[in-house]
Amino acid sequence: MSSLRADLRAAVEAARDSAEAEGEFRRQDGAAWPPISLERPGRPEHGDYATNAAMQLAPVVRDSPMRIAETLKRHLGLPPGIGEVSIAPPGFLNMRLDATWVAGQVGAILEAGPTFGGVRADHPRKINVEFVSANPTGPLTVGNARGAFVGDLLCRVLEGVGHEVTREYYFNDFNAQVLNLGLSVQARREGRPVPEDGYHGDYVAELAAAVPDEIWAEATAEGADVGSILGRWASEGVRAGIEESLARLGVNFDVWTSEGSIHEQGWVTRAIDQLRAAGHIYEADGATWFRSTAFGDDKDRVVIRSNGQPTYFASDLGYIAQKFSRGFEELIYLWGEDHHGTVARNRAAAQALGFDADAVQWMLMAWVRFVRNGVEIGMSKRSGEFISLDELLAEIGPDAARWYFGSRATTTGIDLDIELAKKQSAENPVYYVQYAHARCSSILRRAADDKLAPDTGEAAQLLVHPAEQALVRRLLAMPDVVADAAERRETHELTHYCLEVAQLFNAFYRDCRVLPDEAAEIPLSQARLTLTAAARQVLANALGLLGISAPDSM
RNA sequence: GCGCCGGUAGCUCAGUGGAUAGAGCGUCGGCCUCCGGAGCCGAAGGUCGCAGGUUCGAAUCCUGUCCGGCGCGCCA
Repeated sequence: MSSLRADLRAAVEAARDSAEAEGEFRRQDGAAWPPISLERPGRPEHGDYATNAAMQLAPVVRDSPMRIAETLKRHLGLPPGIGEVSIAPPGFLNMRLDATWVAGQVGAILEAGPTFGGVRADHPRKINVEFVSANPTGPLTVGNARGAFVGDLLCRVLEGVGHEVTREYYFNDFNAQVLNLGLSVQARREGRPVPEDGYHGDYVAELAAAVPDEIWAEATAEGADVGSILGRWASEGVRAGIEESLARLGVNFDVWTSEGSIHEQGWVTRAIDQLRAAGHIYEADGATWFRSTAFGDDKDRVVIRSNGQPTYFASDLGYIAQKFSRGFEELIYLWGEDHHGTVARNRAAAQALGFDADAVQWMLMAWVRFVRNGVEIGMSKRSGEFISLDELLAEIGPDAARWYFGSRATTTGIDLDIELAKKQSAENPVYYVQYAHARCSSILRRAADDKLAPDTGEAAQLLVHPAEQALVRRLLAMPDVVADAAERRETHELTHYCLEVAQLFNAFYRDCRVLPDEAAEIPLSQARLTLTAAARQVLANALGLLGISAPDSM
């Protein structure tokens, strides 16, 4: 499926080149052409698409925007679908779709079916997206919810434009936190108070009660490392619980990678050896350092502590190499913004290890502050004071939760009043969109009862009503919305698009009677049924990308 | 102190340097002879934190400043 906007951009570029070839545009020496941008004007009288190319070109060809616009218009070979091009001061080129062409596209949407809205990426890539990656020392909190939803949504959108995506969860299975978890379980089991820096949540008591006899015997044997043994057992149980929670959200990871496995498979030592051979490693103060400042970091980083233990960052080194070895062309890390301080050293590592740093992207998600009745709720697994993801879901449901987190830019901090969220979940716009979808389904059901079916043929030409036209035009924009989301790695525009389509459908429903009152209305009715089916398809596809259900009745 | 991210309607948030700054929720006022009223129509509500600058044009870019979040470990 091609994108109309991409075709228009190409047409404007061609007009520019044609004008230059005929000597009407004379570029300043060595000046590059500015990129052509196409936008959707805010006002209907400005058409369906507009470009500011003439203004952008003005300093390059040294002419007035209005004259440049005239020249561009003269050279413009329009793709099918554009009915009219006009010029507006100070030099906008406004393009309007041809109504007949628009009406005819409804059939094309239906024929594309579930694939409508996807655009084939210019270069499909094998992409690894790592997200959530919360350490398995306690259940997922609502704080982890954003990462889970946003990460999964990003994956769906990348898949939607043809990339091959692997969802990956990275977890820690042998550090001090896991040890503390083990000691906390032990304390609970023995009826002693949990250590000060241990884990105090109720789930620890549940774990303690569930320790199998053979594990307990092994852990408490003479000379055994109680904390490690219990910690490993407990963290695997917690990890499995996390996997179940995520599955309930519809977030399913393809690969679970433990930090321990990266070490066991030798990735860390090999990476450090490679860096040493390249001269990026030195010893100081008894520790082993990576000269990350040579690659733009603000200080060098320890990889092996003076006590011989590798740092967490050492694992990062090995993990990057491990990921690339698996054939990924692009790595995306979706991290909480509290990790932004570690981005520079990781980028340095990727470069120093010989990888294309541009092939690795670190996305930082702003924090979610949780508030109950105006008081902030801490999200500390250690103190046991947190709201679990499962609790949130039980209150507001996965569709509303996905919509809530999916409709915000990742850089925007969110203040979520948990009580307000519960109250407002009933008013969540997601239901408005789902309702529109159900309404489409209902109309199509009734039509089928009357032996009426959509007609993608000539009848579609009857769709000339403003409400019909506005709806089709918006439906046709879905490939552009999806392509933008994939390219910018920001997916929240999808929810706005869903709302717009639902609103336009409701306006169409209000103004245009779909089912016929008498036989003479049947051709128009069939055309409107086709539009209804197309709207339903687009809503289903967009909701599908969001991971939200599209009910036929509610 | 230094760095990163924010500050837009009562609230929660959109807004790739463009044309008269938007949506949802909330508030107020209307609409059920009619395909789903979880709907529709209308209204009120804004010094885009503040001050300079760049530009034909700034919520958007630059500088400064105030406020908030986060980060600056041989923690993860």
